[in-house]
Amino acid sequence: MATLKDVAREAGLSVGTVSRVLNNRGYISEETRNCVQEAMKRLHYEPNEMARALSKKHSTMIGVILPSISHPYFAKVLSCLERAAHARNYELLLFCSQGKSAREEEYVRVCCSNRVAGLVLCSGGVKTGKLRNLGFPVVTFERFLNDADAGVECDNYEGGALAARELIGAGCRRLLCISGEGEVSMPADARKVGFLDVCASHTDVEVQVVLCSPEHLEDLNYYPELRAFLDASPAPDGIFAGSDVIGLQTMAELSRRGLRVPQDVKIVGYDDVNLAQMTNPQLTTIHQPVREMAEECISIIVKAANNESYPARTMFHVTLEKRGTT
Amino acid sequence: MATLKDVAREAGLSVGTVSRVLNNRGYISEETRNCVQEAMKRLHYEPNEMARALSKKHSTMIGVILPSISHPYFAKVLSCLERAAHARNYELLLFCSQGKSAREEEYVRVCCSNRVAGLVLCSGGVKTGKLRNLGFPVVTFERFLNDADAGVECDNYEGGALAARELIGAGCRRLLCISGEGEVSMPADARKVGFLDVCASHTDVEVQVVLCSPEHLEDLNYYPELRAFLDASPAPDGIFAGSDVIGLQTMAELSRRGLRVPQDVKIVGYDDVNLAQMTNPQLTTIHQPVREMAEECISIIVKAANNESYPARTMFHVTLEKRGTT
DNA sequence: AAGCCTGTGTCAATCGATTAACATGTTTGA
DNA sequence: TCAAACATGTTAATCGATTGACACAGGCTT
Repeated sequence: MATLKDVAREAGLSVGTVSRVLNNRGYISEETRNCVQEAMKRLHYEPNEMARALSKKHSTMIGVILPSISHPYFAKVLSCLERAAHARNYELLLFCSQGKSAREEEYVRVCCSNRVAGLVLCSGGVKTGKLRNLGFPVVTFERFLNDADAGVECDNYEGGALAARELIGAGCRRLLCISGEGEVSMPADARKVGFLDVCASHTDVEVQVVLCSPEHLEDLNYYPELRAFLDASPAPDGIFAGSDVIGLQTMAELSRRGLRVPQDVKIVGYDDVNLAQMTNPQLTTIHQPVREMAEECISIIVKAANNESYPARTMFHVTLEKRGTT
Repeated sequence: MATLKDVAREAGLSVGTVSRVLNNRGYISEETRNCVQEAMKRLHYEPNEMARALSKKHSTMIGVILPSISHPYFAKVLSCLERAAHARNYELLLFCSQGKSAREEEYVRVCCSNRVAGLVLCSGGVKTGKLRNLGFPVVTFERFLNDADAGVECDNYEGGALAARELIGAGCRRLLCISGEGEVSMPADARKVGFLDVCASHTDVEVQVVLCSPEHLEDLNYYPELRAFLDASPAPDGIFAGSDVIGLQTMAELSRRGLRVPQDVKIVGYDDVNLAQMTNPQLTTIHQPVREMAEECISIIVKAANNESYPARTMFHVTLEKRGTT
């Protein structure tokens, strides 16, 4: 592997000058710039980012901690983060906590060791006090922690409310809200509360709530809770699912029981992930502007790296994507 | 941030000794080891991995290049890679090529710059010659490149054959094979060939083939090709889909056209991702041992880092997961 | 008593960049 | 024409570890 020194020798220049070209500092003539760049090509020079990171006290990597990767929602989040990061020449260092706070804390330490430029935290339960003075900004995605440096969220309360209005507006009166218990910790809560608040304002509407184990973020199997509920209670005529995954499984289970969607039961999902469009009927769902949220996260970290100020809390709107299940 | 030197001072020892503890080299007494570890705790010391990587000529990061992240198959692959890597104390540096070879090559260079311990390449078209002498091993996932140092695959030919036997055995005679064109470049091809070979051995079986644009790996929308085919031809009675995503969309589209699965048309998917179980009926599919394959990839890179020898080519079996669509 | 093993220290080089201080020219333009 | 501005070089310190050479002391063998 060629080094800066090799390039300097090859180009007949000093390391100082070559470094100037590399970092766009000070005065350089076009001629010299070209000369250096050609020397780099000839030697197949690739700057050693480790050495660079050591000098400047941080790398160009951004840590990302997710509770799960194969869950379609987080896969979408990750995909958007990747795109946003690479557009600004940052790389992603990926961690999956499986929702375990011990793992989260370990990964925060690993990020520390790697002197990341920042950390996007999509996972729930890092203990208070563990996120301060890390030497890089921590941005939470879809949640807010006092302990973090910034939070990027969307209006989950409004999402729940939209879902309730949609179902009630379509004539549903016996509603079910089924979601992961603390699925994404706080956000799911807000969804539920928004949903229930709107329901409460309609005196002729009944609501039941089913909370599913957070473990299902990993195994993605909500059928047990779903079946238990449907076995024990008369079928609702409107269901708000806390995620599209839950929504799809609900559709499948209703179909097995001979219930038709949307004629007998209407469903609203949450997240608007790609599988919401892979069934017949397609799933009506609450859309989060995940791409914009991801870009905001990365943007915040880049701003922090440049010593610019950034918003401590950003909230995006959600919208209802009406499809075939309502 | 505390440094090694700080720890040494705090513990009243020399940097040499502290480094010995950190790297388990030479002679250290239990007493000293504890003393050092306590000093580290007191100072909240986190070793600077950048400095370490600079000294030892490589980091503990493993690069991963995928064509897409939100595609459920690659999300699953990534999830397994993450787990396997962290089990061995490696981190994942993530890149998404979107199937563009220019991006792939750029990301290979970035991996170079970051002196990764190895690279897992799940994406298709790096030009010959670009993968040699990088200073770290390149392992291809689900494909074989002469240029790479190792390949981990599964028997896609057999997968296609299994699908054909399943459909034909269930009585289907007018078959359709619909898959991404070079969906994952070579692998999809082998699937198709395996499928067609078995079909060809049955004189009473007709087969048609629809190839979809590789762009759909990103947008996951195979409906246009699907509709075009179903509009133009009489419906087949058995369909082999090159991925579960295609399989699900096929089911949805058939359902829209009033065709019943599995009564009128039977379907076999590929990949066995979680969404294969989120519909009614659940999708019969070809299962790849993705977890084992991912572990093998990581294992190869770890072996290479320890100067142990490793297999140049590993192939796993696939199995048919019979569910409700056949 | 000689030699080995254990445990620690000192010192200095090295990994491959960045960066500041300072020197030395050559252009320019007001 | 004289001071800026431009262009490059030299030198050396620094980032935070790793590592090898070498020294020195006790404690154990044999």
